[in-house]
Amino acid sequence: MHLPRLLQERFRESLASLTDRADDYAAMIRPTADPKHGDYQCNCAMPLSKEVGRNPREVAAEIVDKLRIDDICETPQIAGPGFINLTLKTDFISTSLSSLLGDDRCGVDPVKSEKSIVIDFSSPNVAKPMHVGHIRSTVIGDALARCLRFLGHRVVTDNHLGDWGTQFGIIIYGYKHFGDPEVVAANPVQELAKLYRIVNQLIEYRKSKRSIASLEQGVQSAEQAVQEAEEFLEGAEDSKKKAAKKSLASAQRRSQSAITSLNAATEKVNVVESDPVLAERAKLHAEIDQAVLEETAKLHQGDSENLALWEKFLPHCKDEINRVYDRLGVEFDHTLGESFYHSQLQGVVEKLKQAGLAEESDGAICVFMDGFDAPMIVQKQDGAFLYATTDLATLQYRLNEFNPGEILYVVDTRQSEHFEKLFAVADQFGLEHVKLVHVNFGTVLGEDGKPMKTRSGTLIGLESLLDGAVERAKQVVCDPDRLTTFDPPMDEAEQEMIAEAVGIGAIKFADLSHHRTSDYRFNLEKMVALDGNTSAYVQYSYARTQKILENAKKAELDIIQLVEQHGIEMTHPAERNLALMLMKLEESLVTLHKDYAPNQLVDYLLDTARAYSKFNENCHVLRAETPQIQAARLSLVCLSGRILQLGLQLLGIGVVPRM
RNA sequence: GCAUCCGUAGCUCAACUGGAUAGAGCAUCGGUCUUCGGAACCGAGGGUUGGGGGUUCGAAUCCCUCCGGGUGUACCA
Repeated sequence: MHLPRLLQERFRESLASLTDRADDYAAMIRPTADPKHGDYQCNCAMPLSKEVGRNPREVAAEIVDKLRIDDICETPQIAGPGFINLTLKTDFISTSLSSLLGDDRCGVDPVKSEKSIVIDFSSPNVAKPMHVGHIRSTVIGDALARCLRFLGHRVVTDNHLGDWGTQFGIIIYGYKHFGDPEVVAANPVQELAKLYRIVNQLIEYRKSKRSIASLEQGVQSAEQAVQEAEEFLEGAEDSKKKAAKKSLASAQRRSQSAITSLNAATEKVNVVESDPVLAERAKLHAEIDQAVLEETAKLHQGDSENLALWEKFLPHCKDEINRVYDRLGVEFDHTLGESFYHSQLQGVVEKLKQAGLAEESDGAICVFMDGFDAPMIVQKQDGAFLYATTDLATLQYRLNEFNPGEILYVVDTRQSEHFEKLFAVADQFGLEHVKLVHVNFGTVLGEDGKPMKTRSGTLIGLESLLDGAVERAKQVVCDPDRLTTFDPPMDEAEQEMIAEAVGIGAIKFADLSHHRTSDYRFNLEKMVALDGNTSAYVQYSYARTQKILENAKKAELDIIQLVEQHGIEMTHPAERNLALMLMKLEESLVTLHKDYAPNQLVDYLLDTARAYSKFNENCHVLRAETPQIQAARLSLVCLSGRILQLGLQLLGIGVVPRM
C-alpha cells in the first residue's frame, strides 16, 4: 500500500492529454504539511502551466476535471496558486485498514523489480577492541539490510573484516616479546587484547614522543595568535569590535585544541616514563613501530611462523567481535575479510596496468585520474598492497559472485575521497551496470561537540558503552516504585530482558534517528529517557497495545471476525489519523531506500506512536459505545502494535510485552 | 592552499530533494483527567533558517559572495 503511487496512477491518466511528460508531473504528489489542506497534494499544475502557457489554476481545474479518483478521494480542491488538495474518503481508509488485518507484511507490497543488493558494513579490524566508531556502520548497515530485504530485494550482507593488517603485526610482535604461550592458550581472547594494548601503548608512546616538539611549537604560535587578536580587539574601532571578538574567540579555540593535543601526547609519554617497568620496555623496544611493520610484511609474504600465529589467533579475534554482534542482534551472510582477497591483489594490479590505467610513479603503482590531485595508489614502493587494491579485488569478486544491481558501502564520510576514486576506477573497468553507493555517515560526538573520547583521550569501547546504556535503562525502567504496579510482579530475569531491549534499542534508535550524514551528540540520559524522541517511547506504546488486547481477550483472528461482522466505523478524528498513519509504512520504507536514510523510518514510528497515544487518550476501546466502534478500535490497537513492532524490528530493535 | 560537508527555536535534531503559516522532542509556563498502566493528553511562548545578493509563481533547499565551523588532502585503513 503506497498511497502516493496509487494517486499518481490516476493523475497520470488525467495528465496524458495535457503533456507527454505525464509521469514526471504525476510524481509531484506529496503528503500535505497541514491537515487543513487534506491528506495529499499534487503540485503539478504550476510547472505544467508554464509548459503549456496557461493560467495555473485553469490547468489545475482541467486536471481535476479529467481526474477519476472518486473511489479514493473526496472532490479535489484547488487552492493557492494551483495546488490540488486531496482528502481520502473515510470509507476508503476503513476498507484499506481492514485489508491490513491478517497481513503479516502490514500492507507493504513487495517491490515489483527486485534487485540484488550487496551491503558492506561494520567491517571492524579484528584484534582491536571495537569502539564507539563502529556503532554507526553496524547499526545503519543492519537497518538498511533489514529494510531493503523486507521490501523484497535480495540482500547480501558482507562484513569486510580487517583481518590482514598492521594490527596483526602488533599482536604477533606482542606475542613474540611479551606473550606467554600457556597463558594465551588458556584465555586467548583477553590475553591477545592485552598484548595488543601493550604494544599499541609503546607505539603511541613513540609517536607522541616524536610529535611533542612540533605540538609545543603549535601551542606557542596559537598563543601568539591569541595575543595578537587581543591586542587588535583593544585597539579596534567600535565598528570592528564584533568581528575582532569573533576572531579572538576563534583563536582561543584553536589555542585550546592545540593545548589539548599537546597534553594528550605529554600524558601518553608520562604514563610510560613514570612507570619503571614501562620505561624499561620502551627503551628495549625503541624500534617497535618499524618492527611491527616488519612482522606484518612477513605475514603477507607467507612467513610460516607468522602465518601459523595468524591462523591460531584469528578465530579467537572473531569470537571477540561475534560476542558484540550477538548482543546487538546483527548477523551477516558473509564475512569475507581482507585476507580472503590477498591472493587476488597482484592480479588486480596487473589488470590495471594492462588496461593502461595504472603506471609507476615514485616507485609506487598509481592510477591517476582527472579531477583528483592525488592518485589512487594500488601498490607501495615496498611492494605491499593497500586497501584500495583490496577494495578493487573485493568489487570484482562481488560482481562475479552476487551479480548485484547495487553495492552499498556503509562507511564513515571521511573516506569519501577514497570511494570517489574507487568508483571512478570501477567505471573505467566497465562496471556501469551496477550502482555503487558510498552510504556515508557522520561522527559520534561527545557532550563537548568533539569526537567522543574518554576523559583520558582514548576511544570508548563499544561493549562498555552498551553496558552503560543497559544499566541506565534498568535504573529508569525498573524503578522500584514503578515495579510495584505490575501484576504479576516482574522477576529479575524479566527486568534484565527489558533493560537489555530498552538499553540497546536506545543506542540504536538514537543513532538511526539522526540523518546519517550529520554528526550527532551522544547523550545517554536523553537516549534512554522515557519521554522524548526515544525508542523507549515507541516500545512503551507497543506495550500499551498489548495490554489492551490482553484485557480485551482478543487475538487478531477474533478481531478479523468482528470486523467481518460489524465493519469498521470510525467516529473520532484520532482514529482516522491513526488509521492513515498505519497505511504509510511502505511510504516511509520507499523513501528510506531512495536516500538510504533510516531516520525516515524512525520519524514514521515516532509519528505513529504519537498518533497512537492520542487515539489511546481519546478513544476508549473496552468501553466503546457500539460493537462497530469497538471493532474499529480493536483493529487499530492490534495493527498499531504489529506495525510498531515490525518497524522497530526493521531497525534491529526489539520489543517487550510489558515495561 | 585545494577539495568537500555543514551553519535551522535556549538545547538536541527533522523537514519526503523547489511547495502553502519551517516542524518534533527536551527545557520553560499554563491547563485536563475518579489511568482499558499518567512513562498520558491539550495549549502557550520561543525563528530574518549565519549575513548579503540573485534565479521564479514559490527558496532552509539551487547559483554567487562574505563570515564561522568540521573533515580530507601520495604509498594507514
